[in-house]
Amino acid sequence: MSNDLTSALDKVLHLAALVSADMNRFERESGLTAARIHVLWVLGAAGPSTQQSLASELGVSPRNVTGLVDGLVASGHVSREPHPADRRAVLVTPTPRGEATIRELVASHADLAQRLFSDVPAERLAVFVTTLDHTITTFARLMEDTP
Amino acid sequence: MSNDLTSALDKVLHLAALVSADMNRFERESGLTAARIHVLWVLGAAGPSTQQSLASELGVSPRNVTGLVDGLVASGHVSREPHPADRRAVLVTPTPRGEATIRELVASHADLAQRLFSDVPAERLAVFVTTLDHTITTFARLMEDTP
DNA sequence: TATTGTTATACTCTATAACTATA
DNA sequence: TATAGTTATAGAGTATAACAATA
Repeated sequence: MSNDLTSALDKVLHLAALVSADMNRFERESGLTAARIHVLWVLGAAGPSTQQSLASELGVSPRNVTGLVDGLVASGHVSREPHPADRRAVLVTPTPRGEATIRELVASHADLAQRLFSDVPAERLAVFVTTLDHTITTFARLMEDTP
Repeated sequence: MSNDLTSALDKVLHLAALVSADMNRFERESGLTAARIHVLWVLGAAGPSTQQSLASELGVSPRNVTGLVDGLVASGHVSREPHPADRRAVLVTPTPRGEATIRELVASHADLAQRLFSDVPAERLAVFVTTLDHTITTFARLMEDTP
């Protein structure tokens, strides 16, 4: 039935919403907002970055990145360092405090995954991940057709 | 490995992000915003509702609902009807145009689910959904412990 | 001429607090 | 006294467009 398929999608979204709710806890504890945490997350993965590359990675306008970085500078999580090769650009760089927050973020994420999935049998988890991979690939194909 | 578990969680979030991207298409086509679409979605599920119940259902403040409903009234998707039994309250009610948008929303959601999951074998889909159910339940238990 | 980031402007979402009308 | 919704005020995220400095 088409209903089962809709239900599967609903549950994926439900779980994602719950994870988002868990992020709210992190927001309260850190005093950061979701958008700024996202910036730190990207910096953790990519290292010091220009604002242009952050805008591209986050999928927002460069103007928006200016504001997000302003906030993170004010809270002491990042600093704007001169780009060594391009005097127009800056390298948004985590401070020690920012590095600590990024570590907490990564640890919190891994801890959540552990709690959610550690008691799922390996075979079931394999099917679960395979299905997700398939679905994500299918989606990418759909998006190419309808840009 | 803990890495597999984190990867599973990442993929769930990745798929949810892709679905969100698909929602952006709906936003552009309808001229609505995510928050207002969410209001219509709730109205579609619950029928005409007071603003208080919308606030509760959406998890936002009553003041915020005033603004969202103002926008939907301006765009002709809902109207504020008098509550038959309580003169303080209004019943936010979809107009014909709002009803049409809700139908499109439901159809688009079902269509997406169809496209994503229709070629997943029934047994795999069953494991997938079972794992999601387990994880959602696990999460609910975690949230009770840490409110 | 193209790119990086900022200033200018505007809209939406969100919240709390105080207020009005009703229950 | 309590509840439904609005006005008042404020902050954050988002966007486009115009501009500066630099490439």
